[in-house]
Amino acid sequence: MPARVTTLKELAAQLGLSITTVSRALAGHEQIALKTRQRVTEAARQAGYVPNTAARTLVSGRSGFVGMVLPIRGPNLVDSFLGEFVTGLGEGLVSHGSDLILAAAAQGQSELSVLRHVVESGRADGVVVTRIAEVDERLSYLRQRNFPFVAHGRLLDGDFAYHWLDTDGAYAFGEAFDMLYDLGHRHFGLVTISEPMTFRHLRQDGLAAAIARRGDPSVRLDVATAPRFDRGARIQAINRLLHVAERPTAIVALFDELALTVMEEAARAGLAVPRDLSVIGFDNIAASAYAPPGLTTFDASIRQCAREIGEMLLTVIGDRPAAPLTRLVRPTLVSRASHGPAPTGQN
Amino acid sequence: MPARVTTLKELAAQLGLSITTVSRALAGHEQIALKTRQRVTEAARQAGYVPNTAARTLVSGRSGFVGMVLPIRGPNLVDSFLGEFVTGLGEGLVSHGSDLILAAAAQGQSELSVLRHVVESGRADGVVVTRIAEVDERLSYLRQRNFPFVAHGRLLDGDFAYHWLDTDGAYAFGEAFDMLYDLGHRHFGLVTISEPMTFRHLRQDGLAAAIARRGDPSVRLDVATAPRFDRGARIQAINRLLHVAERPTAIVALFDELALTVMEEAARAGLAVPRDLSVIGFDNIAASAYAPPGLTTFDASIRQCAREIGEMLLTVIGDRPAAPLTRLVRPTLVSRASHGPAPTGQN
DNA sequence: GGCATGTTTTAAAACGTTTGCAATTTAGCC
DNA sequence: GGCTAAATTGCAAACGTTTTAAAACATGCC
Repeated sequence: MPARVTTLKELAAQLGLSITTVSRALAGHEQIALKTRQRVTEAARQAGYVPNTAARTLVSGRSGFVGMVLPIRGPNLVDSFLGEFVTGLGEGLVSHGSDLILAAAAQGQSELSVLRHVVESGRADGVVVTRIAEVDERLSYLRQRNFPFVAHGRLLDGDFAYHWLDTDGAYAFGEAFDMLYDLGHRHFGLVTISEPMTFRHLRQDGLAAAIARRGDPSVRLDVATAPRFDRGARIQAINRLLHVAERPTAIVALFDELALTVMEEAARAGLAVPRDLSVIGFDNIAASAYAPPGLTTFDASIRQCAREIGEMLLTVIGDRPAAPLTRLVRPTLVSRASHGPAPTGQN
Repeated sequence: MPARVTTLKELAAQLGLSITTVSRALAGHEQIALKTRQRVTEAARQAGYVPNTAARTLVSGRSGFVGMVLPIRGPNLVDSFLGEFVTGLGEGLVSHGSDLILAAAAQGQSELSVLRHVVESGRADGVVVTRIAEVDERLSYLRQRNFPFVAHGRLLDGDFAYHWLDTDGAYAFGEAFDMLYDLGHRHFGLVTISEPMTFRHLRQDGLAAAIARRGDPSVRLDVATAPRFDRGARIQAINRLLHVAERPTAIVALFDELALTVMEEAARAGLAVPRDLSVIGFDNIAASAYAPPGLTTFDASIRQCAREIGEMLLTVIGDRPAAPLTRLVRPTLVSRASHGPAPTGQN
């Protein structure tokens, strides 16, 4: 069995002091004589004393943990920036000495029930919720419990206030449109998903708004919708966009995975990117840099965002701010080689 | 503040029973009358009772958590399969109701000190250690503490027994050699790293062993070593391999990131892959499928391995097996288009 | 030396759970 | 009905910490 860990009682006995005094001395309370504090601190250092988390949590009601439910998708599919996200979150939490709890859902178990368990077992002082759905029962639950959380993403209707950080997808898609419009494109395609996630609306609305702002009636937008995780259906939807008499000259994809598929299908159809077709994605996943000719996309700096989310959550846990903390982060354009001037002539 | 959570005391009061009885009933002890057990279970369900983790940990000495120190690298660099790894780990743990704790190291804090803290604060019942270094103080520490852990990777010298799971890099690199040899290659390059990680030796030794097995004195191997995270130095090292009078016809890279750089540099040097140069990597990161012409590599099925590591660790925590649990996983070849017959003629 | 005042230390309760042991209730039997 | 044995339930301690309230000690002053 593991070597015994030093406890406050042992330390106190060794020093000939009471547990109370040792506890206070380590906490740096002024009321303990300076000499005693130093003596205790030194002894604790030497004994390698580390306070027991469970005991501390029990009495203080604070665990020092932040929870998150692991997004488990298909058997072979993993959220492409989960690694970046947890890294950033960890970085954001460590400054205040908090750690991250990752809870997975068992087969057939709902993400909500895992969340409930994390919250109600007192494992965490707050949670992070990602990938916000149009109707998101996790948020309703957390609100009803009045439990501290920060969402990565937003609900569409502002029917209740909460703390969130989101990437400004609307802005990015507007930018994409403006850039492509200025390059002469008038016929656009949008590849989106059928899953009820809020970000698809935010991005699509951003695109629509940019089109409206321009006020050019000759602009046309075709939308293809595919289920998110069905590669076959995705390819079909994309080809429905590509193989029509009047094909868009520029396709904006909801995120990079879709954009990469668009480029693959374009290549298969004998279309050269960007000569015949411009493609723009969103997320800047690692593969986008390598997929020829290099996907133009938007970087959402997930790691940095996750770090901020961690810091926000610690503020929420500590201060319980009345007004919602919100933060909209502008993604930055990563201009590679998949976009260019609209083709002229016979198209 | 958060809505109050139901406690055992409340439940007991509500049922007119003692805390002891309620606790036992929920634990399913036979000594409690069946009727009582059912009554208690139903009441608990209705009240949404979830036992407090801290209290349970305190008395039982088991936290139900497994710890891991977040590998934080450069400011922009994240372990490329961290997401897969934690997902797999979560899947492996959830079957026994354990969760994962991810602890980050603060700026300038050593990974070892974070590990110590995780262990000594009683946060976790066991830990996972990844990326084993040639001299790894984390393993020495854990052994000395006799704390349950499973390593992803191996030490080179078997000076002490411990539980590990490793990908059989030696096997993969032997396979790569055999395949390339059979395609006519005789002059090989190996791109490796200068960081003292054990896996570089295991893989390189696997390659050397395969060469020795073949017993062909005409086989030649050039080795280029680069620091892992310095892109400039990496490129230089690779070019030292490419720009010599007698250039290797096949390059094996320690892992995909290096292989992708090799392909980029080859392209820049006007070499066609695989016509002029065959390249083989290891890891099968996402970008490898997209980088033209498609990198031939080995898939280590990280997620599955991590799941097994999670299961192993739970066994270790529960049973404290005397004999070390070890598992060597064969990576599978992912044959894409970056390797081919050795060029003939003027080379 | 006694008293007020300020400084330093400690006893004890509390957090929510599990568990060894004892107490109570019930059932079985003569 | 009383006794024993079995079944069922409860008391109280323990886990390691923080914190309230109070005790002990030192100091300064008359």
